[in-house]
Amino acid sequence: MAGRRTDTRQRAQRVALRLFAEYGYEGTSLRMIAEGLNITKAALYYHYKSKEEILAAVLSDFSGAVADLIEWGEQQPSGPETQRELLRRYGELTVDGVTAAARLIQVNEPALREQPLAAEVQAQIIALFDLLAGPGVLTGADGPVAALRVKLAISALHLAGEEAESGGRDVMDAALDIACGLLDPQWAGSAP
Amino acid sequence: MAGRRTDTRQRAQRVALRLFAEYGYEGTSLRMIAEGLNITKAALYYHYKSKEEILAAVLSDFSGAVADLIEWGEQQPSGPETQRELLRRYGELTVDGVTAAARLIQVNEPALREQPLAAEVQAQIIALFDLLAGPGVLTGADGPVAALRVKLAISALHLAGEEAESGGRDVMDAALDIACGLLDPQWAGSAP
DNA sequence: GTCTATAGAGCGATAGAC
DNA sequence: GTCTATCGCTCTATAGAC
Repeated sequence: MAGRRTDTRQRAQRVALRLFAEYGYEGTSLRMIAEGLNITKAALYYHYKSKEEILAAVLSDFSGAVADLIEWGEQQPSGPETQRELLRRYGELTVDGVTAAARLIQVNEPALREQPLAAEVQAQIIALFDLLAGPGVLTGADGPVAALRVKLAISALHLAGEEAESGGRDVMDAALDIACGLLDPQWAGSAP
Repeated sequence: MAGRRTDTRQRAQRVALRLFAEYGYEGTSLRMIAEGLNITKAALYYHYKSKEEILAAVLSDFSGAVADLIEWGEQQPSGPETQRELLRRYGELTVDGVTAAARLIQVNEPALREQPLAAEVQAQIIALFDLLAGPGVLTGADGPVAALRVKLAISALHLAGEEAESGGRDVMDAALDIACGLLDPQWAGSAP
């Protein structure tokens, strides 16, 4: 890909991400994506061989970002500080515009069910969960409840990320506190 | 509607709800709904004048259930017990199969953006939020953060509801504890 | 209340010119 | 790298028989 003359692919991914997030995968047509790029939909087929490949490329971007995050996390000593920093960086991701991909995945959007790449992405999410709450959260004895806590922690960052895009960034800080609290084993769920 | 000979409408709503939840509104065709009822899609047009009207009917079911819940809540003394019972009953709703509609709404599914009924449903969700966390949560000074907490509390019940459908009902109890904790002003978000 | 048949539009995708 | 034109398909929705 080095030495390419145009940035159409890159722009297409940005446009597609935004549209997929707003209208869903099935609700987004190639015409809509093409119009956002001021080209025709036929031209899109020079860059991608199918609509599904566009989705795959978008997912791949997200996958890469999370993979980097996990790699960083694995090299840190495990502890509350690393946990918090992992969540903070993940939150930054969602603010930076990867929110949409994250939303696509977290909501378990139907389009992803048949997507080969989805398995890889899901594996990475699980790896992130393991990093956040110890290996085997999703399969352990109190797995369902532990998993619920991690999912909620991630949800907090996603919801705050959407909010933060239209103003107040301090919601993100509050969300980070809530997320850490949800993963804190000392706080069992009921009030002190 | 009293005295109707068949229950096709009722069955159609059940089938549509399940399909909308699994494949999304745009990803669900009338053919799919019709096949689930063992009739042809043309026959659906005897009961509904458009696909959107099917969605409206499904939303209306959900809306009615939440309206009943709110009416009950408003007649109770406000306090932690009522709050908890509100959340518990809402959780029961999502287990009973209204999950899908709830998911549709909470995820802000694109199909709902242009749906007239969506405004009404959204207003009811806001009313529920007010009941849960005091009037004006969504517009107050620390509105964004308070709103985030309520959204997460609801999310906990939705996520647990999906889990509970395939076995372990005690996840629901744990989710209820977490939801109450999230709405507890004493617990500010950070660990003790 | 359900059927067959079909209209009319939009979709994803391809062919081939420039 | 982008275009016009078009194919084949599925979709929502309607008309009219039973």
